[in-house]
Amino acid sequence: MEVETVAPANCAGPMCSQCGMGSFCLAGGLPPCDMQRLENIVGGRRTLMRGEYLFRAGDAFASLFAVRSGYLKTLRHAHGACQVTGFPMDGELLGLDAIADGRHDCDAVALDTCEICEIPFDRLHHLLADVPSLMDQFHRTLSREIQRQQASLFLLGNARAEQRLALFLVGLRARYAARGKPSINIQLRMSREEIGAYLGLTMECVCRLLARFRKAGWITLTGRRLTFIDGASLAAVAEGVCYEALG
Amino acid sequence: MEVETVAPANCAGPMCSQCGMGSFCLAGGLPPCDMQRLENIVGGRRTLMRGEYLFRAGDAFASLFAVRSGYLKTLRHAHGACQVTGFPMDGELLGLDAIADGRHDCDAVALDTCEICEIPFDRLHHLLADVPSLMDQFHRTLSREIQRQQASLFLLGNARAEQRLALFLVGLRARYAARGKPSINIQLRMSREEIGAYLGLTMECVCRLLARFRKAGWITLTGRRLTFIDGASLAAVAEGVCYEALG
DNA sequence: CGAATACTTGAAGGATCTCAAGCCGAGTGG
DNA sequence: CCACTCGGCTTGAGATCCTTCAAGTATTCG
Repeated sequence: MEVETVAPANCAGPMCSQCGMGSFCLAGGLPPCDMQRLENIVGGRRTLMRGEYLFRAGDAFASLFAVRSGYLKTLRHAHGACQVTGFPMDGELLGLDAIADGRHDCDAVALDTCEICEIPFDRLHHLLADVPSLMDQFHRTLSREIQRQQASLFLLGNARAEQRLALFLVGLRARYAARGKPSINIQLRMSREEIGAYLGLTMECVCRLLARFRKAGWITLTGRRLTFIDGASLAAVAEGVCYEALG
Repeated sequence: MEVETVAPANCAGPMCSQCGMGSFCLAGGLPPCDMQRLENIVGGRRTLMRGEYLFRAGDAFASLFAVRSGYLKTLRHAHGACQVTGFPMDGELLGLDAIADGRHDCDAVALDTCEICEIPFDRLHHLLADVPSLMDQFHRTLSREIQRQQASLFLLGNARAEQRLALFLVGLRARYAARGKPSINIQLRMSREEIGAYLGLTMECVCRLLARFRKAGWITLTGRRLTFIDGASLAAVAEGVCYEALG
């Protein structure tokens, strides 16, 4: 296990500039000249197979990781339980929580085959002082991560189970759409149990609610193949309108 | 309302260097020369009275704010509900979530008289590129904020009510202790309702649990005067040991 | 002192969890 | 090709935790 395949090589030229992740990743909004400088420091590309760890809580922190393709989950363990903190996908940056004290404090696991760009933090760090546009983008990324987690806090603190699940589905769809992927029909990469661990619910509860959404005719779901039928009703539940109110 | 008292003036000399918040605030770990440069850009000091807003969700973002003294709460509204996301105190930085899109997305309200240092972000931003030690500290601060919220995510997603409250109390005590304040005996600044809104519980539930902790002889609490008697038992519950197991 | 607000406690109900059993689909070996 | 197995998924029934609603007490503030 823990195979570490470095991609065809660090073929400096066609990387960030051709990645297409632009607006999501660190490269977002950079003028070409700055983009070039970022490309120069990006380390090897790594391929992870389903189930492999990108890093584990406690590992020394040396690099940030950008997801180029594929799907992962991040987990936090404590007191015998485990909280899924996110399902990173294309263009998202992992490891931001490790900057503070030089150790990762969550696990990152591939849910599927992933291509990951490694960004050595010491190099990035030097570059930030030189490239204002990159520093801006880096700060926006950190700030956005804080926002994202505040939204999750709200979800776990205030929403009932059906609202949590609706928010999850609506959010997932939005993330696919924002990347220009087909978003009506989605292949879920995570198990019901992982969804539950993300939403603070049991697997059984997730199942029952999915069944409910299915019976209401809002989605179809066979195995992990999800199709959105009535996005409006789902969005209404996500906004807090009670299920019964929609018939 | 919204009185904005600028302190005696921006008496450049004795600010960050004499603040005592050093290790918590942005000034933490800076060599004296860099500290001086930070001091130069820190804007006025502002005094907030209990109930006043430092900023509200939707306000344009121009400055970060450092708490010099006093206690606040930060709130996030959505879908008719409200989630307390934190209770900032001395040395903590507010507004980090607003960097991404130039607007605050939570409210910050004083729970008590507060002294706040305003740090204009554009100035800070320029300084970061010049002062590596400051940039480091800034990134650590952002990263730590992410960590803090991940801990809250865990709490809301996995802990039972009694564990949540125990974690809250233990954490509060630790924050006082870390600042060298007396931590056995604490004057709470927040209502039971606010504690509930932070922990994802109702006020009634918080009351009942506090009564339980009191009856178990772990704390005393009259009004908002809290005293820790048996920190070990409380810590055990915070770690997930069930209440009954402790007698 | 009176009013308003914060807090406390009880009882009943509901949402979610736990435990348990059965189902389905994918992969395997005969 | 079929039977088998295994993990993931589904559904049911009962228990539990927490909420809701309600009443009452303490505290603060004018």
